[in-house]
Amino acid sequence: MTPPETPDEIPPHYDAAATERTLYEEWERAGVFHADAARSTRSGGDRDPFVIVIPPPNVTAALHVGHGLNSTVQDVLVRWRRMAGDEVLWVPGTDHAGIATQNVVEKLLAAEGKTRQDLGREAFVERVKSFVTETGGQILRQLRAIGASADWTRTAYTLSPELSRAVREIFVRLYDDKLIYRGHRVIHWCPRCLTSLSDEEAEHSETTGSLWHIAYPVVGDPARQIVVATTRPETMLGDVAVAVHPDDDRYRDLIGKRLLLPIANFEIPVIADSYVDRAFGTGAVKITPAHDPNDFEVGKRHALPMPVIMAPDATMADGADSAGRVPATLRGIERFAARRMMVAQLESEGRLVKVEPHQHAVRHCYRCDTVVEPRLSDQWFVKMAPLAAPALEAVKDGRIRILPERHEAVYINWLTGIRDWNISRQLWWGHRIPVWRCPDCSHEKAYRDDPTSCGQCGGTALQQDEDVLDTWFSSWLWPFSTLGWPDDTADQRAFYPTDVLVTAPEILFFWVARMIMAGLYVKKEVPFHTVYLHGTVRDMQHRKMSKSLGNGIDPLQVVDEFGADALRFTLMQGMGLGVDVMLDPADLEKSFAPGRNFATKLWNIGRFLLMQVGAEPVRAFESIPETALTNADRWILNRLSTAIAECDVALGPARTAGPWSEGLRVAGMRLDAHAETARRFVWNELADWYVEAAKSRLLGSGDDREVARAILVHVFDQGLRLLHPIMPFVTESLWRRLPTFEAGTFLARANWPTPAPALSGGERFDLIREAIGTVRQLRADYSIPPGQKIVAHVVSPDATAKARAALLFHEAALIARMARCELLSTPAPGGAAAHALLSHGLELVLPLAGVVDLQKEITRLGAEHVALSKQLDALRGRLSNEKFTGKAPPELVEAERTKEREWTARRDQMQSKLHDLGAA
RNA sequence: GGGCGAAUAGCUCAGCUGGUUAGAGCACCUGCCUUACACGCAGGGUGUCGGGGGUUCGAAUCCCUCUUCGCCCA
Repeated sequence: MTPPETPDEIPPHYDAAATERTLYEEWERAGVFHADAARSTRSGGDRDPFVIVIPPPNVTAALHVGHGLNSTVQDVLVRWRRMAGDEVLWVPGTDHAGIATQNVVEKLLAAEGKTRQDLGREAFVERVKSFVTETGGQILRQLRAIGASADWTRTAYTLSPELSRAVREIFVRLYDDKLIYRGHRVIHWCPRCLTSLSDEEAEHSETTGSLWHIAYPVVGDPARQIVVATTRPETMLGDVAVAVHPDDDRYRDLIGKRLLLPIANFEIPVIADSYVDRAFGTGAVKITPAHDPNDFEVGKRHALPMPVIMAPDATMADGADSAGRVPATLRGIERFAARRMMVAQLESEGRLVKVEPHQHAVRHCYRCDTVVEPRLSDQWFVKMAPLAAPALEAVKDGRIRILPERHEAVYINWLTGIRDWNISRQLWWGHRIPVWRCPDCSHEKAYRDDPTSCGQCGGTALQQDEDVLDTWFSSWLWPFSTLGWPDDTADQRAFYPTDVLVTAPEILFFWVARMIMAGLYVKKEVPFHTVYLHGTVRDMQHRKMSKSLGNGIDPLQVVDEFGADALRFTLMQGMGLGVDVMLDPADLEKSFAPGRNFATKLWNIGRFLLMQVGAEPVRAFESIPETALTNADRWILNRLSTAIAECDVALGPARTAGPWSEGLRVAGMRLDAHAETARRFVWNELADWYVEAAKSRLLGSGDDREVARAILVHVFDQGLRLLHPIMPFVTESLWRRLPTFEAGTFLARANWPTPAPALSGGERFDLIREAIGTVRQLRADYSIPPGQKIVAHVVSPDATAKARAALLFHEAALIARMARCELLSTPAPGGAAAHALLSHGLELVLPLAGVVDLQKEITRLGAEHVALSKQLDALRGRLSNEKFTGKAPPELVEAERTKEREWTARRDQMQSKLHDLGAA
């Protein structure tokens, strides 16, 4: 699709909407994002593989700006490596998200007045499936809108048949290795979702509650009682003891005595256990083994009964081992209502000693925010210690680095104290636990394929476990299950291990750490060498963006209004390593102006180029002899090389051979630095200086015009390449309009630039820039109207200065245009004039009769003189200090000496100037 | 309660292993429709680098301490 428009028909503002969709479709059609396993060096190919697996969003999710940030980071890396010549694979996909998705569908059912139980398990699962098929995966389509260059032919889903097989395979392996077991213990239970949760899924939040002090009378000694302090009085019906510290003198004589549990009127013993914190509350703790994990441990140590006193929905009810504990008046009452009733009863019975406000952390369900109820039950667990040890080692020895570095400490801390992982969920949506039990012989076993008869007794009445697996039990296989594991596939050989894992720090434990464990357990190799944890998008009050707060930003709306490139550039520019990105949801215009403005600027540079350079062929950059290059050419080419080198440092290295060395461990991944460097080059160097300098050359003819055209195209082309990973659409659409464009090629597949050796002479253009800047400043200082032409007399006090002055006259036309100032070699006439010193002793004198008055000029120069003198004095002080010259590195001292010479000459010059003007 | 981090311009942040006259974007002020661009151009820094102490020839940078925020874990 060569542009039919002529340059002056290109609109002055980049129209993102008109460009992006068709461009994306073209990329996809041409297979630009497709990875070829055979080309990976691991498969005998000629390209290093570079692989990222997407953190799979929930299948029901809609794109929010957090996904936008996360995906843009990945896309920048992936596009960069693709241009750098790697065989790049970005694996996209979604997560079935057990609890979350089941909740969504249950809500839909509720609107129809139904529950999942009404439908029954099979029908419910079918219902979820069809819901997911119809509405699911929209987020993957939305990712295309922001330019994500994933290989869609490899789209994965955690509940697909292929990935389900991977889940089953690892379950069986772990089961057979005795790393999965069934445990009877207190777990976190969500009474709304009606399922157990892992430790990580039960989130803490600080709450101000109450600490109730309740008196338990001593049986047979009406004068005595023990006061216990509790934050959860409703659980007292499940109390089986009161524990005190064995060395606590207050209670020592009561150990072994019995107490009367109020309300329930049960007798319970006083026991001694050093777990009790004497300083907390009254130093006496009620022990409720079935409803508190610590009490459960105490109960086990003392062989106490463990009565459950709540139904799964957290209404009060007799449960296991609790016959008769819950009075009829409380049965069926919700736990917090029951709490109020019980507190009232205790008060009326005189058992409530006091109530004090109490700050403590209450755990909530990470999916529905319901207060979690600790509950004794049978669950499946993964034994973590054997899996954690190698995962810990991998980070410690540098095979994996975590950025920002400080998160490594968090990771190590967590893995060091890791607890077993509860993987069973009492849900219907998910991978069903592949364990069957034979009712005839009680044989229990995990099967890779559904069994028809018991392997031990041949019975055929096998029953499968009712529970499903934690969603994260499928996610932790993601880096290799998406590549075909457990089969030995070409993809797996070509693309495992992957390279960088990009995600938010919140799921370091949920997901990242477990992937490392699974990768090492199954593949004996780390799943990636770099974990990049990015910040969170927040609003102007630094609040996380969320649906409930209504402070979210819809990335698709941003794409509509400003373009995907504007969204991406703005996000990347604000992406300091691990730093949160602040955006104002109330003012999208302001938030995304930087990206939008820059996209337009780029567009206009392109527009200018196309107008001036035209469509006629340009010389190949390589064919231009160095002698044909002007100072400006040399300068911009050097700036380009610097920019390329800086971008490379900002992004890379992409990988290392072996573990990360100390020096490289924190290197690269500075996406904000990459964005800023590329922006600075294109805008502040190319557009502000080189394009301006090239204008007059383009108006001319002959060889120099051709050189200018070629350099302009080359340099802009290179700039587009540097920016393409961040702003793929506008850069691609400009790139294909360049006269050097070859049909059928894509910027997305063009070579990443490499820096060239510095050309001599580039610094001569700096003198031109200095002269222009100086005149502009004088014009502003003296408020010379822009329309008014002025002249400057160039004064060269010595031979060096004369040589430099020649340079200025050589570029006199450029200076005249950019500074609106004509250069003259004649001595300045007498009278009021503005004076400026340039480097190398050069001097400009601007006779401005009627504008400059002598006194003002003296004041201005005087102020400059004072400032310079001050700095020079400090510098001289340093240089005359023997401690400095003796201890500081010699090259620094030498540099300071050079500076001293320059400053001294400058000050002397300024002084004589002031003297000439008649200053005291 | 334990651990980690941050504090630099009005706002959001760079400033790596100590050595430029402390920077960028946005905002702001002044002047400009200079034939690519007003989503732009030119000029302007508006700062006790959170407070105090220390190490050093030299501290925004290293150490101690205090204050204020934030995050993770129990």
